[in-house]
Amino acid sequence: MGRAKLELKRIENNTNRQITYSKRKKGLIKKAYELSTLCDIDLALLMFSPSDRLSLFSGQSRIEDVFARYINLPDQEREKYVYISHINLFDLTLNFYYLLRTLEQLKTEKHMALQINEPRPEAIHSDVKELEQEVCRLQQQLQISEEELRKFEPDPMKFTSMEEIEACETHLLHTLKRVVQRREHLLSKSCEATKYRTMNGRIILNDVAEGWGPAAEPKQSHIIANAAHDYQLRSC
Amino acid sequence: MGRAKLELKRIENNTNRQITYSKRKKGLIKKAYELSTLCDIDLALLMFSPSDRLSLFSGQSRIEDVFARYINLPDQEREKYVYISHINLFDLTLNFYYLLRTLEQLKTEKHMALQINEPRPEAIHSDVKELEQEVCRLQQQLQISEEELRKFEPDPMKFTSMEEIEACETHLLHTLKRVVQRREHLLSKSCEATKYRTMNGRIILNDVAEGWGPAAEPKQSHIIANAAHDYQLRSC
DNA sequence: AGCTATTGATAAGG
DNA sequence: TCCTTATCAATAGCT
Repeated sequence: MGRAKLELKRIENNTNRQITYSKRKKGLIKKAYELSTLCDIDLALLMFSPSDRLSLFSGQSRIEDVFARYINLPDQEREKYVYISHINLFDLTLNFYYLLRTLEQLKTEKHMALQINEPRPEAIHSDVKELEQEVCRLQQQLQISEEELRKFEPDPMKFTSMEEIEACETHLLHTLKRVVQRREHLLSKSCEATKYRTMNGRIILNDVAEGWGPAAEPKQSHIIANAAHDYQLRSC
Repeated sequence: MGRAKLELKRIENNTNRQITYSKRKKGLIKKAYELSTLCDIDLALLMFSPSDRLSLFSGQSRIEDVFARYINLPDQEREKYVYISHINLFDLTLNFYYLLRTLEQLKTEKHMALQINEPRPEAIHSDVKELEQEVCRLQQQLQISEEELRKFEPDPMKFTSMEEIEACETHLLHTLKRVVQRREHLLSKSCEATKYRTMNGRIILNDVAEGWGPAAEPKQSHIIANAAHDYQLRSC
């Protein structure tokens, strides 16, 4: 939306990123509010701005309750639905090791193949060529991959559908179960922090955002979002 | 949006509510993903469907913590790491899986070649032909899978000599090792960063509890990480 | 699940 | 920051 299509990557210009954040944060909160209202669901949304300020929205239930609900899910249930973004440090590290081992192995095999070929130069000449071809191809593939890895293409998210990405995510998730444990550990910590705050009896409310949405809702909608102001004025 | 304006209240019809939930949930997750990616922010989104199923999205995560630690570094240094830590986790992961598959396949080819070569030197000639055919076939398969997996990638490089290939292999290994080290570095930093944030978070939360209004928003250092990966989302 | 008519969101520019 | 507007995106109602 907008005058021009925006590339799906980090906006490098600080000002533009901040502006986009403000706008989209407002839009996202609005959408979240609408979804929670229309469909009568528990919803929690947390955002940390580029300048490290927190914005959060929760519909129907308080955000603490949504978290609690999440935390109280059986572990298996949670694992089933939760996809986390930070799994990939582990993921990538493990895979890099795997890749390195594989490469070393192939190197060894290549040398073995060449040694075998030496004693019988003529008969195996074509075979050598064959093996060399293989090696060439292998190296070519590796080179290509290296290019990809080094390149850090400005347009890495060329995927056109969420489904594609989700499928890959699923694949990743199945591969690394350790990470899930780590994640849960971190999440439980997060929950503790939330509880702590709640116990202080102070819900953090932005005076502007407080009036966001139906103020008379039996269940509360808490928003901390500076940008919600103008939207509210225009739409309500 | 849509044929008609929808009233902002709970949709009473169960079917419509479920449909709307599915559609809007997808849209909301997409928006959340875009926001976290474009603005390089940490973001979490939790939803419980009308049928109590959980959907969760989190963009940028632990990696943000890592990034936060680099905020104190000189800008140039920081940019370097930032660039590495976001955007491309997904890209890297995808490529790794592809690469792994390719490697396994080539490894198998090589073993086949060796087994064929060792037993009967005299029969090698015909075997080699078979092998070459097999290799061609596999190569085609590789290219096909490559196309499927990496539609977004540039054309492969071509080699003309073994020396080039050897150099590339060395280079590749070097690069990979370097990346692994980087990953590990980030990983360890991430752990530290998590601890750091936990402490910092408590202090900040206290401050918030004491205060009121926008100025009391928790100030945390979160930045992003990759989208790709992080573009984690889960739909039920 | 698809398909449009509509409304909504928003990137640029002031 | 706030407003306007040209454009692109999301989606409500149907099939």
